[in-house]
Amino acid sequence: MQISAKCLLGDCANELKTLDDNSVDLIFTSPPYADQRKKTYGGVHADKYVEWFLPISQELLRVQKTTGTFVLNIKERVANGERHTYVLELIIEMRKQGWLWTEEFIWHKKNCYPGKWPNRFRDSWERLLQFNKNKKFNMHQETVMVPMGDWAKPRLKNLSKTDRERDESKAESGFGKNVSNWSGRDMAYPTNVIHMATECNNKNHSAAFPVSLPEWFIKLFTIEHDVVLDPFMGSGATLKAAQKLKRNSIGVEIEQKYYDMVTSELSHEQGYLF
Amino acid sequence: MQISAKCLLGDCANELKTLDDNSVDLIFTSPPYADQRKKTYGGVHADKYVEWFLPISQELLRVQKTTGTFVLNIKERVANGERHTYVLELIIEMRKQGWLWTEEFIWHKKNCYPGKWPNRFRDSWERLLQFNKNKKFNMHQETVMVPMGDWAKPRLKNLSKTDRERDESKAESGFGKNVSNWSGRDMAYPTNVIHMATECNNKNHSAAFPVSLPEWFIKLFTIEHDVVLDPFMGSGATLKAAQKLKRNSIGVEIEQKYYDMVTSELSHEQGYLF
DNA sequence: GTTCCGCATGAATCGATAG
DNA sequence: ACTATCGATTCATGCGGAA
Repeated sequence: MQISAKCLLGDCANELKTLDDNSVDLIFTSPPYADQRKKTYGGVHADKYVEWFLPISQELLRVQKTTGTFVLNIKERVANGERHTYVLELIIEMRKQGWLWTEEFIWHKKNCYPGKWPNRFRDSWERLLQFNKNKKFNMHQETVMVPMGDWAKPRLKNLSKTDRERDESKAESGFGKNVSNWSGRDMAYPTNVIHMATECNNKNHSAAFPVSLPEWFIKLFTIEHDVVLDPFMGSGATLKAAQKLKRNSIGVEIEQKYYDMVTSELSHEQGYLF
Repeated sequence: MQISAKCLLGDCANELKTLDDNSVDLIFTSPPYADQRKKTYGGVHADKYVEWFLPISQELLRVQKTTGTFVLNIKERVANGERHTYVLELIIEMRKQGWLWTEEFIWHKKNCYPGKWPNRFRDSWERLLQFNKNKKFNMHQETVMVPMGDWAKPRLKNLSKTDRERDESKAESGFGKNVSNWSGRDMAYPTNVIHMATECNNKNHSAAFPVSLPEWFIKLFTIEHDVVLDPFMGSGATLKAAQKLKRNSIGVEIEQKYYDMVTSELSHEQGYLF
């Protein structure tokens, strides 16, 4: 069966309305952070952030299946020497919409932004908020198991590319072939802290997060041919991960530049573009 | 000069009233977790947690110096399949009291509790919420510096000419670098993610956190002879860390058992007990 | 091929200065 | 007084070219 990757150009507050009720298995997105990225996106003021996001999360609630999951990558900025509270308020307001706040994962960024300030250290983590519509949802924990030694190692070094490939093949072979050989000794379930470096080397298209981040959640919360949605597509990391893992995907992007870039990149791949 | 360690037996909501205004440099504590079940040890119902804590944080605001810091170690429980929102609400309410929410550190517990659930992974992190009374507060960043990563050695061995002068970033991030500033340096400032294992060598008592955790914050936010307060003393990790680092300390504990244990342990040390 | 090494880059934040 | 702009600060990564 063919896998499709559909890109929509426009404001997701409008574009999401064209999607059917209960049609999406996983929403993975990283909305523009308040007042950050002003040059690329509109830049939403921190004090207006919740107000701006709630109509969007309302639509997301509608399009997501009851067995589905919504993973929101977000981090509050500092304003007047304090962490702003809009993310906390957003969680509270989304629960009033009907979302269940199932879990908060931590993305630990080992290569975080440098800098020195008199009153704080560098910020090396972001929130990955997991929301669901129902206490029962699809979760495939075996797909993201990690080699035992990996998390047991005292040194939490990010794996190089070759290391990562080795680990992935190890994991895949473990479940493709003879599960009894592994018997839970060499592999362990991960925790809710995810260690990943940001990819900051790409000149044309710098993504907010590495492809391996959506990949992890797509493996965890969907199976092949499921539908993955990213309402703030950006450079398309979520769609690329979905396509690689044979999931159907939908992305919404407001900037023509990013839309063109992602559609041309994906068209070189196997998928259909609409 | 002698260092004192003072223990108070009783409910901190009352005992804190005996302390002077603006007398404490650092408050480090881990209050009892909320519990769904009634009448277990110190159990406070999750839905009543904020209401229960606010009078205490009000007193803490009074006793803390304006240059001081309050570090609150806390993590919300899971209730009905969801993360409860009392910690989020607590932050919002404490700001209304006058606290500034300066930062949220993550304590990554490397050897977290084992276990497996159908809908979530092991919880391996806790919040360390930093509150202040003022935008200006004491912070001694040099005391907690960490070794630079392995990348530094090859990287800084020979510097190119762009390394020797300020090199403006192209991406309009406003970030320029002068790599030569780093040469001859083997220590870097840490981030806001703290990796520490929990102590599992509990003899009589299981501590909520390892001694090295308060130690880190005591070094960071106080100097010798400053005053450290833990209103939920428990097994006394904060006081032990303070004494080791030659800070005066005050602990409040409601349970006779813990009070006796800590006072007898500390009496073997250098400090005076009142 | 393999290892080594140079180098651009990134959801940042503060204090001072200017409008 | 309040907001906008600007300069200063400083890690870790993966790519690509060199050894």
